Amino acid sequence: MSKTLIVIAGPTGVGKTSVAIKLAKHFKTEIVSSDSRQIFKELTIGTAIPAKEELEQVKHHFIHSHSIHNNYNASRYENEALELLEILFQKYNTVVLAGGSMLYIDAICKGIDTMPDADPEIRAELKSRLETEGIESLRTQLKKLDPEYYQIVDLKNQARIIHALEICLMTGKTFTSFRSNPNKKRPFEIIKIALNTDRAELHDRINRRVDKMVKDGLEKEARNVYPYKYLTALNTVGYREWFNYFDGEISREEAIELIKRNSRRYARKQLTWFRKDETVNWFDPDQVEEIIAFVEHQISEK
RNA sequence: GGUGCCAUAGCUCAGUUGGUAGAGCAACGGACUGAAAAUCCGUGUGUCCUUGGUUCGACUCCGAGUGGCACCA
Repeated sequence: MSKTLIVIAGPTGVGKTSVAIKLAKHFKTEIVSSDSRQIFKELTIGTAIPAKEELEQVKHHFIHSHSIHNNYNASRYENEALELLEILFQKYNTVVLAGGSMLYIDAICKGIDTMPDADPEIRAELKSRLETEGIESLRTQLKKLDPEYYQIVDLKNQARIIHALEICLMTGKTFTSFRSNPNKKRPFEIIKIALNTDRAELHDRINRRVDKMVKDGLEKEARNVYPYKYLTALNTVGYREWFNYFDGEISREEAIELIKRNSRRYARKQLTWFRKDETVNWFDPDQVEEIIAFVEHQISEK
């Protein structure tokens, strides 16, 4: 019998956790998280990790498994999660992958190219050059080091330019030479489910969830990691707004409003990404029975 | 009950000496392979309250109505 990975994707706050748990219980299996922030043990309230009771019902992986103090990225996740899936599939015919980090889901389902991790020193140097010399200087260097990528890169997107440059500088090769646009074959079938509900309802859920986070002590949680605010892992909705408040730049009320707004925008961005994926099957978060029936039908056809 | 002021985008408000309108915020669409809850790009979405009148033409001027606010009773 072939192995099947059931992916539960969708915008933040739509209700992925609950659906994933019901599916995992139905298929008597475990859940692998594909959430790039729930992975950090220092973050609990602001990342809306599953509740204690939920975690007790079904075994979860990649929740609180890493630290914000160690750099993490989609490639590491690809390697670690695939390794884990290999083990889980020895035990189960289906495994549930649940989470909203678009690139992490793609890393599992399609794979991303192999290239070295960015050297923190080189990145820091490029960033400071961006400050002092401006983006044009970085563009000019990229044009010289990798003219092919220069043609296609978004020249206004500093993150992309910096990343391409750091790979060029570290390896002495072009960034393009690492880009093969892989569609890696996986030793399991993939069924992708994405959850969505009407926009007003989604916004309402997000707003209410943020209010609950604040009530549950999000401010204190943010205060605890405030000393490390420069870490990439903390450049995150629900934390950086508090840091701005702690720095005296905005009021507490503004911080909370901004967390809501930025969460809404993040949800929209996720929807844009998932919409583009033609392999996605859309459901309402209430349609658990339908999802189970759909998945079973898909499995039986394979 | 009387008088005055107001009514324009989802919200707060500009504006048009009469030629069907624009800011901020919110919202919406898109890009994306080691920062991805990141990073970047794009888009006004409108019965200018309703209804008569004047006018070649009314969102703008005039009358009436409706709703809101203020003051006087």
